[in-house]
Amino acid sequence: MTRVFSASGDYTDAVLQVVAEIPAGRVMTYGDVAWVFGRPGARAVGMVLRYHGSAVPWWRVIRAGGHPPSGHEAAAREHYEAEGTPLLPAPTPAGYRVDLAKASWSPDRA
DNA sequence: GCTCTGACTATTC
DNA sequence: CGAATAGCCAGAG
Repeated sequence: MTRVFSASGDYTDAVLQVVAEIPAGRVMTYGDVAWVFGRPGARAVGMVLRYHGSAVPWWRVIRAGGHPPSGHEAAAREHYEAEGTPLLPAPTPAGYRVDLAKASWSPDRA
């Protein structure tokens, strides 16, 4: 594995690695990212992105219901529209939600 | 080395 | 459907 990410632990490296491998137009839920490297730490994944998200496409990592990270919904939407990520209208505060039925991605299918 | 916090998830009221 | 509660893991102080 190419440890191009300097992190405090292997967990951070794993998270950044998976997130960085997500192609444009595709998204993964925090649970899915954690599930990939066998560490069900959905919350920990978010923390890694909060501290090291500056180096990875954090907007491709969303919550289970297809909702973008709290406080970053507007910024995420700009990226989704720019990358052509399938979005769906939803009665959420952001007014939208990611179409997990089409945008759901897995490192196995690549 | 212990404690608090947090970009989460699932369940229940 | 929306708000509240509990459980979970890892990083920072």
